[in-house]
Amino acid sequence: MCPAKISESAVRRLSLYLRVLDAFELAGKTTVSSGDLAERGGVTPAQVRKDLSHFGSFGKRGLGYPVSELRERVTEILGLGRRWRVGLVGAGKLGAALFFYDGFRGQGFDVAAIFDNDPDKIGQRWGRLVVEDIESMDRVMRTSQVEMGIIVTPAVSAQQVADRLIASGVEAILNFAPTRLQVPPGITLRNVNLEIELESLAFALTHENGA
Amino acid sequence: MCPAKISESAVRRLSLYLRVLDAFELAGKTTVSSGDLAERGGVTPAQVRKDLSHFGSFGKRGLGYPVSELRERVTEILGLGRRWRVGLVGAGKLGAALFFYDGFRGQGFDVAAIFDNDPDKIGQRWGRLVVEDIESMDRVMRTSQVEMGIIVTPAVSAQQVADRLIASGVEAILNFAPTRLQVPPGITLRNVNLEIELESLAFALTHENGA
DNA sequence: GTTCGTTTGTGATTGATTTCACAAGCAAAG
DNA sequence: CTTTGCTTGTGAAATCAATCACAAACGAAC
Ligand SMILES: NC(=O)c1ccc[n+]([C@@H]2O[C@H](COP(=O)([O-])OP(=O)(O)OC[C@H]3O[C@@H](n4cnc5c(N)ncnc54)[C@H](O)[C@@H]3O)[C@@H](O)[C@H]2O)c1
Ligand SMILES: NC(=O)c1ccc[n+]([C@@H]2O[C@H](COP(=O)([O-])OP(=O)(O)OC[C@H]3O[C@@H](n4cnc5c(N)ncnc54)[C@H](O)[C@@H]3O)[C@@H](O)[C@H]2O)c1
Repeated sequence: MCPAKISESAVRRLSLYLRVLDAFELAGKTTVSSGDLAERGGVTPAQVRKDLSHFGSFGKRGLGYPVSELRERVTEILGLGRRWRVGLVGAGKLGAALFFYDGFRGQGFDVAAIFDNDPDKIGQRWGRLVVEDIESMDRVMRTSQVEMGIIVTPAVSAQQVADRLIASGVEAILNFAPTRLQVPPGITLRNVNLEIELESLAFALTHENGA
Repeated sequence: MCPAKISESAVRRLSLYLRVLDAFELAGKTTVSSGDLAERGGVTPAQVRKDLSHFGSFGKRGLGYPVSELRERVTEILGLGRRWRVGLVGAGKLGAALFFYDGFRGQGFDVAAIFDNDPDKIGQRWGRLVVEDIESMDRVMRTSQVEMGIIVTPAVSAQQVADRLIASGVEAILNFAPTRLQVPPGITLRNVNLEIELESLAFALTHENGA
């Protein structure tokens, strides 16, 4: 009923369902079937039902799921019933794009601190924040109660940045540097590697048989 | 021996091995074992051998794989033995970060055109390129022979941008907009959804039992 | 040339995830 | 109150991916 062992891909699908539910709620629908969710989410109805059933029985047979209530439940399941404080390390091009992106705030994620090690960057005012010296991370992290870290430094610095984040109490890291980070057990790490995405497209184009 | 059906995750691991091979070659090693590759890639030796065996026998028993030759072979397999021309749609914050990032060029990907629909953006000079009107995509795409598209427009425009890209002959799309795109069979689509990444971190932090 | 230590390549096995298929449940209509 | 038409929730089955385990192959040593 509750959480035994949920696969990473099942969690990602929940995020997807949440977005579809938002759209349905906005459109004024009060109930959705697993078929509706599946169609808009690009999965099968059975998959939707199985994913949701891991966390409880939210639907009514013959009717479907109540949109508003299911949205609340999935929000809760994903841990989005609160706001999360994020620390951004690397005040470069990608760091700026992420910081000035509004979408995250809407989902409950607030960038609460920015760090860099370049004297030219340190002290710059970014919106309501000031770029901090990475040397003062420990102090800043504790006062701003940051819980997640995003790494957007060059690959060579990424491991030491990760170590610092962990030392400052961060337990979840999103890494954009194209390098494999080593983290102790208990720390959650996700990598976004755009080079791998492009290479996977190159592979697909190279090996397409039909089409 | 050659390609039957390679799983998406196996392809992504090949990209990983390639990076590890680069490092080994730089370090002057001439041969590597599956164990070496596995350690540096964060997978098991058996996985490495299985992944590679889908495409042929590149190693010598008792010895390992010749670094330089394996690197060439994997490069070839991934379709990276040539350069790829990429079209970027959306000259915004993320588009700029991607365009001015050097890493892609090093892997064989060249941004050959940038498009936007904002009159203020159209005509801007970005490096050696000029931001083009999306209305002239068809013409520009053909003259610059673009093969892949990257979508970094707001979500509401993403589907129509995808349709245009496909109409212009693009068969592979990397989409950063947080929306599920519909593409016909034969078109390869990869999504990068940073909100899902953050939400998956939130889920992990919320449901961590031990630690 | 035989032995020895090592490492590949791969069929068999285990494990995880997805799909199937259907009983159980609900609302609405008669 | 019973029938009808849908849709859920979920074990069982099927599919897909990862791991194991070992024979075959190779170089080096002697
Ligand atoms: N820009 C992109 O589109 C893009 C695409 C794919 C991957 N990436 C990866 O994302 C990362 C950042 O890319 P970018 O384009 O923003 O680079 P960038 O050079 O613009 O920014 C990097 C920033 O990190 C800072 N930095 C360096 N070492 C540091 C340290 N030890 N501690 C704190 N800050 C440090 C630098 O001062 C700089 O401000 C890189 O690893 C890159 O490979 C970027
Ligand atoms: N910036 C980020 O860090 C970030 C993070 C996650 C996701 N995203 C997603 O990436 C996309 C781009 O984000 P951004 O921050 O660069 O936004 P942005 O507003 O800075 O840039 C979007 C650009 O797209 C252009 N555009 C709009 N409609 C268009 C159309 N029909 N054809 C061509 N161009 C069009 C706009 O003129 C603008 O220049 C969005 O979908 C966003 O949700 C961005």
